[in-house]
Amino acid sequence: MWLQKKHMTVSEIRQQFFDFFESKGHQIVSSAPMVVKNDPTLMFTNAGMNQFKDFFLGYQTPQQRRVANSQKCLRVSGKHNDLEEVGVDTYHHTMFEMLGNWSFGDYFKEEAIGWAWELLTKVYQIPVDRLYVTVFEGDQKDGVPQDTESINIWKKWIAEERIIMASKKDNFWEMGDTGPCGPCTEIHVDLRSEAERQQTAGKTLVNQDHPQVIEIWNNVFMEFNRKADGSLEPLPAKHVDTGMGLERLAMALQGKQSNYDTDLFQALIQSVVNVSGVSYGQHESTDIALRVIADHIRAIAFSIADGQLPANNGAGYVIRRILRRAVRYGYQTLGLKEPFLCELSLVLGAQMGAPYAELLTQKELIYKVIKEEELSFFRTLELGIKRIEDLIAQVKASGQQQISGAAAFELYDTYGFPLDLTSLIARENELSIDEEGFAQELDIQKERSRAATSLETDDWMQVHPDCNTTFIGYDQLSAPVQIIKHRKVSQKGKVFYQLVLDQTPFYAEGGGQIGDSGTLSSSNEQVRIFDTKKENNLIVHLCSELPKDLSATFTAQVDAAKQAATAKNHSATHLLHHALRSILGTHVEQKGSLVTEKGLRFDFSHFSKVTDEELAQIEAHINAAIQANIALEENRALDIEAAKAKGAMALFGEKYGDKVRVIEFGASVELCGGIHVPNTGQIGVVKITAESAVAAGIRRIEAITGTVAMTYFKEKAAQLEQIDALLKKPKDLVKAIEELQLKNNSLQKELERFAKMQAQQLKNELKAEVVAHNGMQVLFKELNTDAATAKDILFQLRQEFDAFVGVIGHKEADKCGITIILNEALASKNNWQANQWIKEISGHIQGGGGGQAAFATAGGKNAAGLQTALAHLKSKLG
RNA sequence: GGGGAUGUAGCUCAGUUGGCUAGAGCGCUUGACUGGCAGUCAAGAGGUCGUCGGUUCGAGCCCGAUCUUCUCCA
Repeated sequence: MWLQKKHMTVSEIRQQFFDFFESKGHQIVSSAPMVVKNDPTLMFTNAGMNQFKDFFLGYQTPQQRRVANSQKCLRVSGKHNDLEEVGVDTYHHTMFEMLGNWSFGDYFKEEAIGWAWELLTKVYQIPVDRLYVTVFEGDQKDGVPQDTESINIWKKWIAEERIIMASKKDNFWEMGDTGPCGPCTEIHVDLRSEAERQQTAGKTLVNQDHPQVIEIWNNVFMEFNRKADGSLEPLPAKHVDTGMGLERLAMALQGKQSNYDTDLFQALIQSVVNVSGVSYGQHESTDIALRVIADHIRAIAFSIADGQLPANNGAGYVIRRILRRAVRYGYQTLGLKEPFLCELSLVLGAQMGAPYAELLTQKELIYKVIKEEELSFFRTLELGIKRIEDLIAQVKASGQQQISGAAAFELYDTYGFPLDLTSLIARENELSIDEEGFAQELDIQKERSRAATSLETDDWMQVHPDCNTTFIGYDQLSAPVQIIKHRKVSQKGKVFYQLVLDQTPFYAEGGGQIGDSGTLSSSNEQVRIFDTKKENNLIVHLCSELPKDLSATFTAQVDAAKQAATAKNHSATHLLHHALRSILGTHVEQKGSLVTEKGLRFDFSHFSKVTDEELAQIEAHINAAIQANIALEENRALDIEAAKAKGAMALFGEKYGDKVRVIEFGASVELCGGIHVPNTGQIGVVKITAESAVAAGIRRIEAITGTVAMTYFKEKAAQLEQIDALLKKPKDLVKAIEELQLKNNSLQKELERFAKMQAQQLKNELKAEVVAHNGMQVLFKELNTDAATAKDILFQLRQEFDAFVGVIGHKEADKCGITIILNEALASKNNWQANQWIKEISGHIQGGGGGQAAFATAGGKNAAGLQTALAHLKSKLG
């Protein structure tokens, strides 16, 4: 390793990167949230450029043409990064930081390469003889030339033999099947010892997956546009997009062999070492566990900070899986049987809270959510252990040596018990597991899920040339529109169509607010738009039928009543958010929201149940704002910084460079793209209908507004009036009902006593009718009563004799039945089966029956048959 | 979004092929023994068997719908 003049911490390395690019005229922007909203194709930010996609695609123009940042990224799937690999080796991560600098149509190869070189060799002082660069060699089939421009620039900085030609696979970057693309140039560093370097030339190891000859920086030069037919055309504006993994860079600069040996990870590992008493570097297995935990806590804490809580589906499920994997390693390998990740989140906060303030502002939430998840997983494990013990006992009892794949899968699938724990416990009991069978079951389950969610989309059919589509719904509810393109989508056998219009008054689902519905009509036809959604930046209208004439001009008409009701709920949501912060405190932050025409649902961070008094205060606060009839102040294109200065409560998902829309109702200031009422008076009234918990530290409030609330009040009032009338308008309604309940209770008890007495009396009367017969005490009787009473009487009578045979034929309304009882001893002595008897005679009453040897019942419809049935039974006694 | 599991007394759970007056342990109430506590013994209270509907003479159990919680997959 080379000697550094001074040791740099990860924080210092990050800061120097910022300082360097700031000195080159870049604006340092903050990281976009790691959790992606409103993009069905992507759950998490997985590269630095994600938040700038629109600039490259030309959908938006940036304010600043040179920016740099450190982006938090999460990768959990993909062929190079499987969750199960993280921690096993020393260089995979789930969450990582990507340093990057960008030029949006500003500087290009010359500057990008020069600065990259300067930063690495002058600022970070990596010796030149450890660096190699790769350049795109060209591709004949694609008709892309060799990147000679980059080669010539590199020659100014680095010896020619250190420039390596690389193929399309490694050095040509594309955003998708179509769109911006271009060659890239990568910088690789050789971290091997002098001795090893003498033996093998570093050049031969570049791009060969050698753990110590690694790529540290990729510079992409976007200069082409890939068209649908596969051909390339030069872009009008050329861009630079670079990415350098901070963890890997730190490893190189700190002279370590592994990312996990850098100061950032070591602090986390050390903290786990302290609680577990296992030291790092002792055993392979415990080292893996320590790395897994150190890696995963970052992914977990950052996700929660971004508002993505562990859950049982979607992105939340990914987080839960990561968290459970960390707990599992702690539990199984390090013997940690108490929550430990929550404590570790505090260590992480201290480490990374400076550049990522959200870790500190959300500290309490992160801690509580993680702790709750850990506890719940421990419960799952505990239940699973009980199950597996039963299972093992069964397997052993049946003399087998293997737990079937199906059984292991059931434990995993239904009870969430991890396979490796199952096999560990099985091994301790000298059993094996049919892992092949397990894998088969898992495949079946995957296939089922895939089949159920498979969404088939046809290609877009272009009607008019592609152009930007404009949203005009803030001002208009209807407009003349044309269809730009459409496609057919089928899901679970249902077919519908997606339409993109040149301009649209339809609001697409987003920001919690549901999408608009309405109609599209031309002079001779009309189709119904049942929903509007956003796909990346396209507003997509859903309809179940296509219009016949696609090229016509249509009138797009939004369903105004539905939208008006939705707008009331949306504005009320803002007032609710503000009221919550005023009354509960500023720790309240939005964690989720759903706004429909029927009502609103708002999830927010808060650590205890909202009391009834607080709810009343909140409701009053909102209704006061409604009565004050505050006018909407809307600002459609404010810089983010200006919006923050106004005190806007930042929600998740906004990106650097966006002009944001700010919605103000007096003191309530929010970034929001939704539809709102022009003044709060239009909301009418707000009624909170429910308060509940959704997760640790997260509460949910549901409410209704406007006509829905009025209808609710009307119904309640009508009910009250009815009750009032029923009780003959008492002075104090509540007291009257309380008294009624009390009275009812005592009457019921009295009734029970009375019924018991009556049964007792009846029993005593019947006791007199018991006759001796062949040494037994026998009663045959017909009664006008129900089956339950007959049963009750017979059970009581039986207690008083030791060779009792009781038969009651009972009838009531249009039903009748027969109940037989015998003393247990009597039945077994004579081998009598009352249930058999009852079957023989149930035909007489047109019914059926059954029971046990000493007690059986039958029911039927024909009371006239009771006599015959009873006579038949008598004959049984000999 | 799809699959599986789950819901029975305050808590943890039993409840066999539909029929043994819905049970156990812990907890609770009362009483007895003990100087007090702990403890032991006795008696007792507590359940619309998640909800709605169906099949059946009869449903905690079977069928359908729906909700809750857990869990796996996407």
